Amino acid sequence: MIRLYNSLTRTKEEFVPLGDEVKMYVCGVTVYDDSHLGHALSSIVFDVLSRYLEYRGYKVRKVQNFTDVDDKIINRANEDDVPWEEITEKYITSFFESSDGLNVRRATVHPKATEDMPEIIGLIERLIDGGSAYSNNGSVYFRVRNKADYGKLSGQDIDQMLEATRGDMESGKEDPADFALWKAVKPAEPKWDSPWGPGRPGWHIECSAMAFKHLGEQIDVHGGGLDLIFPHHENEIAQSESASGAVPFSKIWMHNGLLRTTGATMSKSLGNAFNVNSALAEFSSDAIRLWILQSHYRTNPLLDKKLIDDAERSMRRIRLAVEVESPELDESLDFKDFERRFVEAMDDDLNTPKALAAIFDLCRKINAGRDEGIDVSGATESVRDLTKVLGFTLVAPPETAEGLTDAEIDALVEQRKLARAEKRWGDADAVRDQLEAAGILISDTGGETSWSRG
RNA sequence: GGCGACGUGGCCAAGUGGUUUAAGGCGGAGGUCUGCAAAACCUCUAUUCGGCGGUUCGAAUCCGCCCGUCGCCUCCA
Repeated sequence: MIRLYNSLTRTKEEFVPLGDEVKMYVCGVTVYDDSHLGHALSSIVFDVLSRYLEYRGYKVRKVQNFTDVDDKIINRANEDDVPWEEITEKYITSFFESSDGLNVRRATVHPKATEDMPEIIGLIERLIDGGSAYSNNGSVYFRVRNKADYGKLSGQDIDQMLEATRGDMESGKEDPADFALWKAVKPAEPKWDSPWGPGRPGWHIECSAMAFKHLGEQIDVHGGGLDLIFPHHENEIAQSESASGAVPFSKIWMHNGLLRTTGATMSKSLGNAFNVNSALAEFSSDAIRLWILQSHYRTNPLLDKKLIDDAERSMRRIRLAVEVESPELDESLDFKDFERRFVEAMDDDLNTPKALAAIFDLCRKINAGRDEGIDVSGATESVRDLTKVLGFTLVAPPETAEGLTDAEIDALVEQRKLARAEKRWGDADAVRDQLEAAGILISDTGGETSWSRG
């Protein structure tokens, strides 16, 4: 039985999908810049969720949107002095590059707000017809006070929130708490025709419209970062439930924690590694995923290069254990217990740190089993299966070339071999030092000498 | 002011009433291997869970107070 923490009820609940296919919506990114590791965290968490659900036999239909019309995009386009479509196209490409690099599987559908404009407008019309929204001067607003349980996700009270509200109240609203569904066009901004005149959708409505279109009016899981709870998800709930009458809009609301840094010094030293593509140039996707999955998804993982480095070393343990070869014998390593532990941990609100502990323990058993000469092939296969659920590739990170060609290295290794054979240790060590200086590691195992870059 | 999260070994991080005198990873120490190393593997590495009280036969786990860190309150994964 899979149990997941529902932000809406603030408890772990048994996961029971509405239909044969799990309907999952994950808030994607606003495409005005490269993805950073915070986006990676969210992508990875929900990638693991979908992988695990499939591992447990569910069919999953996952939708992750692109917000491709938004103030930040318009600002960016103005700054760079290019059409806004160029910005969104560029960063959608960048997003997929990052996701692919992190071994995050593509969602079933990646809709864009601009491509679902008829659905967005249709949904707004429904809300107006139902009395939940009103138009004024070419804009449309959602009537928050019309929804009795508004604030149920964030636990906020409208009036208390308004007290703390900063900034000016947009003119045209009946109530300061109301939010825009449709924004009347302003000069030099993208616009679409609508029954209320040219304009563009507000931020929240697109997700409701796209979820309705691509999944249906009631879904199983809605995910995103903790920072989206208010106002974004609160408003999505208000719109969706007011329009469809289907309550709750999503059975389970899942929110991943946000990255934490150790302070100003830290983020400075991180430099551009905060950007996913830069991080991928420095670390393997496996290391980045392990660094993230070693914390529970609802906590706030510490962003620290050292920790990703540690994860890189940890991954090696798994990678090497999986490569252990063994004879096929009657006596084989029993790995079922470890798989059971893995499943138990994952069933409990995706407890990946605990699931990983089972995998690491199994790896140790594999190594010990190899030394004892028992058959570990089933166990290594099991590690492959389980790590796949977590999205690990188990591919060694690309080794950095350091100027020397393979032939040159081979020649030096040969020199050293000769020196060693003649017990000229000083000469042999000198060659080894030379190679190490060039980033080549030498290893004498079982009478054989091998080398590797990095 | 409101809503909420968190404080576990040198670092990261599970565990939320007894099977835990606290998983797992990194680091460290010892060992195997080696000419010596490196790498790899094996073993060990918190009688203790921010502080002080309380509830209980029993608490890291529940309650109260205190100290500290952090997120959100209409830009945000």
